[in-house]
Amino acid sequence: MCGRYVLKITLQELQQKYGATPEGIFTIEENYNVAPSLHMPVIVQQGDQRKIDKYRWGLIPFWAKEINSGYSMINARAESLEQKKSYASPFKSKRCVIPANGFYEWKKAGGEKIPHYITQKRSELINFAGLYEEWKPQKEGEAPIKSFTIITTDANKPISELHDRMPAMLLDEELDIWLDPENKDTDSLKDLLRPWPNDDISFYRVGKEVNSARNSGKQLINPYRDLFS
DNA sequence: CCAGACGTTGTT
DNA sequence: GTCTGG
DNA sequence: CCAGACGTTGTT
DNA sequence: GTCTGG
Repeated sequence: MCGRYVLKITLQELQQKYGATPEGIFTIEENYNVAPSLHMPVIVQQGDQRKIDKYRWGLIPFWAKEINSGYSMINARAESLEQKKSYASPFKSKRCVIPANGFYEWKKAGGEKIPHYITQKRSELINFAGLYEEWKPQKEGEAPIKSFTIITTDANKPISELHDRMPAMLLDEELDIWLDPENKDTDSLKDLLRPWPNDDISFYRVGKEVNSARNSGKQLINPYRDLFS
């Protein structure tokens, strides 16, 4: 699954990589411990234009009464997108890509949870497949909130050592197909949400400082060092 | 028909 | 809003 | 995802 | 145990 990730990139680099223009004025700060509820950069397509915007991590269904409705919609299972009421409609027309440099998974060992940092080998920047939604507060005059969720799929071979799920990730050449809001070919869209190739994943253990979302510095991705080795 | 849920993961 | 359960 | 709080009244 | 905050 995917509940924390890393983003260390400038807005300029994002524009260049995705050929996207920012919606409004905002800045991007590098964060080595991105946690749910933060507003993070996403790539969406409007018409034939790619846009960069910041949405909130944790999808809020458009019909929700309250922003904290008790749901935990930070991930969406690829296998059941069309069956789940909260995801069926965004899957049809509100697909997005969440840029990340890597992500964390916790491996259960006995009673312990051991954090690991995972990256792709070939690409410095990962394209998480996601869905977004726009939620309008009931109170008049309050700004709508756009939010997103990261799609998960079966873990590939290396990641299955840590966990049985992993985020769905896209090739650069698949982005046009995924982002096109006019694309209604859900069968081929689902085909994009496969486990990532085994030979393009690497990971290593990191220190427990990442456990607290209050920490966000670059030392969090330093390899774990046993004090007694 | 109306009421109530609408999510994932992990653990039991 | 839309689907499921009663 | 994990960490941390989880409560009220009255007094300083 | 469960919810909120980061």
